Amino acid sequence: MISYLLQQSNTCKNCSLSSACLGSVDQTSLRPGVKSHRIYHKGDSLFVEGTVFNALFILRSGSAKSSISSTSGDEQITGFYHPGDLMGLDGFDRGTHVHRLNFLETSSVCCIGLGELDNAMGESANLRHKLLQSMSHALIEEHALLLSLGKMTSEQRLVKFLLDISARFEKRGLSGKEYILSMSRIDIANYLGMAIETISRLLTKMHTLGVIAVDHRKITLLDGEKLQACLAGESDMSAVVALSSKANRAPIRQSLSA
Amino acid sequence: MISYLLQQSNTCKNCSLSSACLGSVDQTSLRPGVKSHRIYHKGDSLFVEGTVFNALFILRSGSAKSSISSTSGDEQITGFYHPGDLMGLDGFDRGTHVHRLNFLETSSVCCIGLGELDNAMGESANLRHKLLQSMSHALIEEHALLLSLGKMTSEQRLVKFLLDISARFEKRGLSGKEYILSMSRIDIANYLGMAIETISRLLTKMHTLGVIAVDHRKITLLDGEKLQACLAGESDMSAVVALSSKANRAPIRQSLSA
DNA sequence: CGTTCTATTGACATCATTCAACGCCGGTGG
DNA sequence: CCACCGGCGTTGAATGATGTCAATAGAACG
Repeated sequence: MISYLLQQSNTCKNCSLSSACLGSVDQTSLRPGVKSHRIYHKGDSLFVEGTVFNALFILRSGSAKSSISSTSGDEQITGFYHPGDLMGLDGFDRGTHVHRLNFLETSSVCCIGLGELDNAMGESANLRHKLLQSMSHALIEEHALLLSLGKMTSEQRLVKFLLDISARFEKRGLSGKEYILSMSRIDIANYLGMAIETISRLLTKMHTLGVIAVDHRKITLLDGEKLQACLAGESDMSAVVALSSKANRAPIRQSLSA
Repeated sequence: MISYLLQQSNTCKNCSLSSACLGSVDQTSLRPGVKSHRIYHKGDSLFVEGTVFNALFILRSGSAKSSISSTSGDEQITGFYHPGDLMGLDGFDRGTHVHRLNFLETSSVCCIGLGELDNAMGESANLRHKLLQSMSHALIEEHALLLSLGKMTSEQRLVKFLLDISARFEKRGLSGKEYILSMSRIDIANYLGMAIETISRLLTKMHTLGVIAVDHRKITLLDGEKLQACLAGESDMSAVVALSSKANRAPIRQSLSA
């Protein structure tokens, strides 16, 4: 089931055409480096802790998660990947991967050999910039996520998560208002650092309040403004909804809301 | 007070000799690029959100913090910097800095112009690797910190923080067992995402338990093993200490500890 | 069709924040 | 020299959010 090594069966002709691959890295700079793509299935590992780092990967279709195992043995999910995302950047540090990468569903992956990547970087300043940019971007995202874990309530973290997913769907030209989560509640809870019961409670709460609709893994964002308000404001979703309905009445007769 | 622009008064001759600069980046690859260093004082900004990204920086002496301001206006400290650390990597993403960097005390900084860095990268594969490695390392550290924020108790977070600082001091050849914190409790609380009261309480608790000594900003690690045990184990410091004393008595006479 | 994984819901316990008061220290001005 | 003041740090009491334990039900998979 687990495939540590990449098969180099097909040249990746679809890849240089597919818009999915244009996500994080300029494809034209990479074309000589792109050599292979491969299909993985749910639960498969692309690499694990200690796997030799000899290639970068671009996710073409499907979804994946990366995780790191702490000293005490339990795992922490560090990120989710969607088509167009660059995977495997953690390997630059020590030459072996620090993270483990597992697929959440059947997925297709592009492989960029390290040697070719390096050659290309020596020649193309553009590629250098793109790669550094991509890593810098990941770093900033991390910091933002860190901020969210430290300073936000569980509700805000979950809202942020839903909106992040939404933005990533829209970036790919899909609907950001209605989408299917590719990961389980367990994964979400692990990623956000909360109990799955809390996830469940918050989802039903927001569903009840009418700001989102939840049908198993299908999420529908019904009121983007209230979701944003929950992120920006200091109070919780109930307060936002209450405030909003009051604001709707206010323009008619100020004194009523006193 | 605030100095956005770098002064290019002195060539950085000390820098190529100083061991402090050998921290994250191979100095020999950079020597042609290193042009200037400069002194900053407590509270000064090296760059702020939006500052044009035109150089990387290496901290030679002193200390600094980087922070990001959330949409709601309040700030989140994203990292602390010690001599040898590379600063400003966040600028690669958009060409302007996303973070703000402030000094915690009088500090000396090396500046590496972007243009020269790029030229050097085109020539030196070694430099390319070092830079990518440095960023990958930062990314991994972020993920580890993220893990700590999500899954650990406040006590464990604080212990991890103290041990991290300790490790960084030792890496610089200084004592990791006894050091002066360069940041206030307020900054620590902000960084770890907890209330300053909690920081204070936990420090005194651990002081009382005898695993560390706290004298204002001077920290002394008295029992590294217990600190590590607190990180690895699932219980809190009181339990670790209780367990340890029981283990010490046990070999003598089992029945006594009942 | 049953076993297992995933998800929801309730009751309870607990850790951490919040609010509040106070002491310490360094600076500043009378 | 002393009094005042603001920033930092400590400590106590009360509130609240989130995790834990437990029971149940639905979905997925063979």
